[in-house]
Amino acid sequence: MAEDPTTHVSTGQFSKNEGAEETAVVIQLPLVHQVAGLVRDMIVQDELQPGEPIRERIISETLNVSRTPLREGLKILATEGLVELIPNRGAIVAEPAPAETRDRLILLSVLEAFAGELAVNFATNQDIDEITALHYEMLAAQRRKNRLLYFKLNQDIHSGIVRISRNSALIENHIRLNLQVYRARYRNNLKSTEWRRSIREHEKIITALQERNGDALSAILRRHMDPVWATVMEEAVNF
Amino acid sequence: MAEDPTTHVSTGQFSKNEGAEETAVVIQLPLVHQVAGLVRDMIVQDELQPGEPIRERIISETLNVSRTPLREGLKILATEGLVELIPNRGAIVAEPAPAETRDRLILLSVLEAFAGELAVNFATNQDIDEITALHYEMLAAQRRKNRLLYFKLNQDIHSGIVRISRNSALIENHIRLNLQVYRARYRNNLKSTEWRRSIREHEKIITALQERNGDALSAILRRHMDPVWATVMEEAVNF
DNA sequence: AGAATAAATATTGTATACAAAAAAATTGAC
DNA sequence: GTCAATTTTTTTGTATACAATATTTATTCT
Repeated sequence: MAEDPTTHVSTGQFSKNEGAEETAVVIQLPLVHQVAGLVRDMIVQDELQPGEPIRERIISETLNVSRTPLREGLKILATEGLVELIPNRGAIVAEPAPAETRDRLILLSVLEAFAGELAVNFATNQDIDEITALHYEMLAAQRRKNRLLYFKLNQDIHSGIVRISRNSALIENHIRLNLQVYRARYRNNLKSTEWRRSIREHEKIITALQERNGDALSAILRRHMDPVWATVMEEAVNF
Repeated sequence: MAEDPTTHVSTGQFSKNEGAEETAVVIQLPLVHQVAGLVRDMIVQDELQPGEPIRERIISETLNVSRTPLREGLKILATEGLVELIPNRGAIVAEPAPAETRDRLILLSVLEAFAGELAVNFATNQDIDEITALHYEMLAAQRRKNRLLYFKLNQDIHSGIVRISRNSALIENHIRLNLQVYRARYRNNLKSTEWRRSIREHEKIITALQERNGDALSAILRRHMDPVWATVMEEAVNF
């Protein structure tokens, strides 16, 4: 693969548009971050499974880049907690212990609860309308039994509330923690019982937001994730 | 410097002990992490100042390593928020806007407040004794007007309470956020008025911990950092 | 002299080469 | 046939080389 330079993602910063017209897209994002993003997606979407070693030569050739930017990207992913670096053995996809995932989910709840407190103060009417709209889209996805779409809209609602908090540090940390527990939340989403409970709580979340009731919103969000980590811990016992 | 290979930090994983006896120390930590740690210290200790570009050749030669591990280390520090990567212009020491520091300090308070809630449940008597001992050491440092020691013991107390929470995600995120606001907290520590207030609140913190009063401990910690970011924002107005 | 432009210099970004370590495969003994 | 030891191969870790970009200096024109 690496023999043919024309198949490279990007040798320099920009596509020189040599030859075909379809390669006209200007790539602004540094190669390291492109690579990190692609590998991050592979991990989150389970194309690379927990515990699986990330062989540098293979991945770098798949992405048509050299090992250098890949290795730099793996350092980013390791700091994000998605990858684990083992000395002289390279990187493996992180395989957090159930207790680790539980701790992260609990912390995530604390962050979202705090975001809820702030959100009721800072939300514009438009903000609330947008969250409400996402809620209805989510209900639609539920009726159509579209679990993936439901899951993504669910995430959008939570991320949306955090964004309304206007606290940049909170937003950043929420994103990272959310990536770390993405798999656990997705797996939980597959349970129908959980699905119904989730809907009910979301109705309360929307109501609290619309009424700008910070205490109520915070309280619901603080406990909203409990069943998720309860499931994680249950599954852990079975092995 | 780089011309003489014998002066390198470590070419491989281990010191081969070739020649002199004093180089017998086995270096276990991967070079990237050593480098990241050294640069992190430089930043936190203000040897590298905010906004200052990190010239790879200069720093790498200073540390007697090649640019490769340094660059990988900078990716780690960028993900930690201590360094900012600018495309085609390398890395500069992060220079967070005052509002960014404020947001981080607020979030740090939220984390510590939650840590307080957990701590009263999980703390052993030994844990509480250790925090209390640190408190007295801190009082001693205050009487001796040793601001640096005071500051470090203050940090140890807060980190100690977080560690008692036994929540690994909480502990990790607290460490990272704390690094990000380290300078702001240190600068604040130089103000005498703040010093006295801090002492008073710490007495309450210790009492609440000893009495295992989670609500009280949480409430104090939630507001303990407010004057720090108030100072940050005040100073920002003056420019 | 001062601004605009062009050449020179330095710095970062990426790829590759080499060294060290780990993993896999082969060989030999029992 | 299985286990152990040794060789081979593969993989990671680090350094260096080269390319692309940015910065500085020099030069020209007004």
